[in-house]
Amino acid sequence: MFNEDGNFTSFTHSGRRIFRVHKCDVCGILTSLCMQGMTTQFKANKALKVKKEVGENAPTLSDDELQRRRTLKNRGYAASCRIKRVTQKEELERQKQELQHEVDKLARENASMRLELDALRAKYEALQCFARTVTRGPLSTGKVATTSVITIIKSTNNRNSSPTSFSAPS
Amino acid sequence: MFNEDGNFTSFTHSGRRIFRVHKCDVCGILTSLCMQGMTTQFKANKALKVKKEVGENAPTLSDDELQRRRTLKNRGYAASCRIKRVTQKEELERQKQELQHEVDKLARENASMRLELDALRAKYEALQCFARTVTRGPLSTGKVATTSVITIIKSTNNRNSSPTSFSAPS
DNA sequence: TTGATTAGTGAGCAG
DNA sequence: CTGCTCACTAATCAA
Repeated sequence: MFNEDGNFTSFTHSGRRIFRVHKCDVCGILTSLCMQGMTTQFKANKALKVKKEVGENAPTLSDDELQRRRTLKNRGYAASCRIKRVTQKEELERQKQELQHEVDKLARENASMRLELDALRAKYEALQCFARTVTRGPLSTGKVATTSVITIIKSTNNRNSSPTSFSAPS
Repeated sequence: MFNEDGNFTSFTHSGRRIFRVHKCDVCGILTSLCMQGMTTQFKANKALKVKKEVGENAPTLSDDELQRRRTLKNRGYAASCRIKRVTQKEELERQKQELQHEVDKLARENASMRLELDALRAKYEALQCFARTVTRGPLSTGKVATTSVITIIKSTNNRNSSPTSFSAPS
């Protein structure tokens, strides 16, 4: 279908309009109105061709022609503007989803680390308990050696010292 | 400034148009075109008034009047549509930022937990080392008691068993 | 029929 | 002057 300007074609697919092709009055070439989707190469070519034809043609154009040209360009600008809008919206949604995935991943990591931490804490406390019984029980030979080992442990563990630090048995 | 319809006013602030007020031909009341911002109460009132006046007035309206009414309504719909668009965009940006904050928070938690885990691991290994020396060294009285304590430790720690399980000394 | 959405249009701003 | 964006309109979709 062509409109009153006779240079626009609408393509439809299963009842929905997909895109439009424009046969430009200025440069004569067919272009999709989606200038956002053009390659930079194509944009440059088009600009070049416009400049050339302006140089060849009569320098004076009627006011009607100028107005028509402006209108046609505006039509393209409006289309670009709309495409930009939806593109930006899609980009926002993409970024949002990406962040959501990152949140999920971090949350999973977090949960598994918390489990690991709890397990290790339990393991540590049990071992601590065991160590206490062992050092309290026999206390026969190496009392001096025992205390020295405890000192080494404390230096490895400056931060986050638990309140239940086991002291050397009396 | 009034347009050709004579019932629109544009307010500007530092050169930018902020909003418009509409004196409705149908119901006669002034309304902001921003229907999204209206309270439900206000919307209902307006709808009511329209219905009432339609009932009071002559039932036949000229085609021009009908067309005009449709045009005015369309103007409002278009405004709502634009407002909805920017509102949705702002909402997307808000959600994006919220997710970003969540990512940051989780990442911080993650990092601190990783530190804690490493510290605890070191602490555990040192204690394990100590326990080994103690159990290997004296081994005088309670050999049976020692093994039984080790069994208890293992049952506390079913999952995530480290390869360096210390066995009872021979 | 009503409300929402789209493409095209002119006004007007910004660079 | 060019490109972009806004408000508006008619056409059309959808419920």
